[in-house]
Amino acid sequence: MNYDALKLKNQLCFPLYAVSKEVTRLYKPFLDPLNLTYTQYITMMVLWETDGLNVKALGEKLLLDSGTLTPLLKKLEAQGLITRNRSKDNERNVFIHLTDKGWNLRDEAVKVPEQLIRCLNVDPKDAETLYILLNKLLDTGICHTSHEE
Amino acid sequence: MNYDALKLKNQLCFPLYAVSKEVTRLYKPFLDPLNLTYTQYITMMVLWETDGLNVKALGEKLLLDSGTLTPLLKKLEAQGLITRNRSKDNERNVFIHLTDKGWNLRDEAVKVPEQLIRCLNVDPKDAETLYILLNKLLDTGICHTSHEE
DNA sequence: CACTATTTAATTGTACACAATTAAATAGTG
DNA sequence: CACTATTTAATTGTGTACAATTAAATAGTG
Repeated sequence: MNYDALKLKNQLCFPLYAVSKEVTRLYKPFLDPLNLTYTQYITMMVLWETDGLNVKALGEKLLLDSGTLTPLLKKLEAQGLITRNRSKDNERNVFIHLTDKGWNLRDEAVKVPEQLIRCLNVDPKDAETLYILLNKLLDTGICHTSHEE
Repeated sequence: MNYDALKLKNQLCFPLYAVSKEVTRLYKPFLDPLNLTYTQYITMMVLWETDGLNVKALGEKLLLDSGTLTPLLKKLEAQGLITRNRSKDNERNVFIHLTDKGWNLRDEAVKVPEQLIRCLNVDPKDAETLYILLNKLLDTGICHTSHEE
């Protein structure tokens, strides 16, 4: 039998997985001074853009579920960056709001993307192509249900 | 101040992170019958290609360290797919060898890549471009030390 | 209105992922 | 050879990820 399909070099998914991990690691020295992990950082990014989301809406934007978000949000709350309040209108919803400290952190965080780009040795044209292809995959390429026929 | 650099939509790294996670999730239904997680699967792939590596060499191919690999390899050993033997030549090295059961699993695993491609709705040309760009990043784009100047 | 179905967040359990440390073995050096 | 430095795997501790379940609240329906 021909096992070439199983060679690591022939996989698309392995470099995807590996690059993603390595890039996340690259963020660490820039995020450590902000006391944020990468996942906490992108969570704050969503809130800086749209404050006052509930856990479900946050999860839809980040593609994370409550099993990941609940403990993460508790840590951000413990740091005094956000508040978590169960809605009185509908007690199923927990709404997340930035505190003053959370808003202020934005001025530090705004430097991070450029710091990272400088660290990531990538041709701008390649970055643009990657951006387009990855978002195309996110929008239409990843079917959650095709195996359940 | 202009905070556009902090918008999730303007990030390259977020879709990278999100696509990687989603694709790993896509593998699950195809790997469950083999009793493998995604990380265990790519570890077996390396061994099917090059049996008898030590933990360090495995880690270099997979970009994983012993903190991840040691418990993972113990699970593969517990399943009877591999053996872990400390070398007598140099007792620092632990060499990993496939068992018969480990080799036999290859015939099941060989179906997985095609199953996944069918599930992943991606234009072959796009896949090719992604493959090239991601490997280019892996080879030259990710500097571990540039922030320590 | 009673009852079922759905929604939402939290919890539980398993499995990475990685930094930092540890411990043992080996290599290198004067 | 003695001693230090390096190498290798394992361990420890923290933080995701996610499937599956739970529990409470709310929506939908006859």
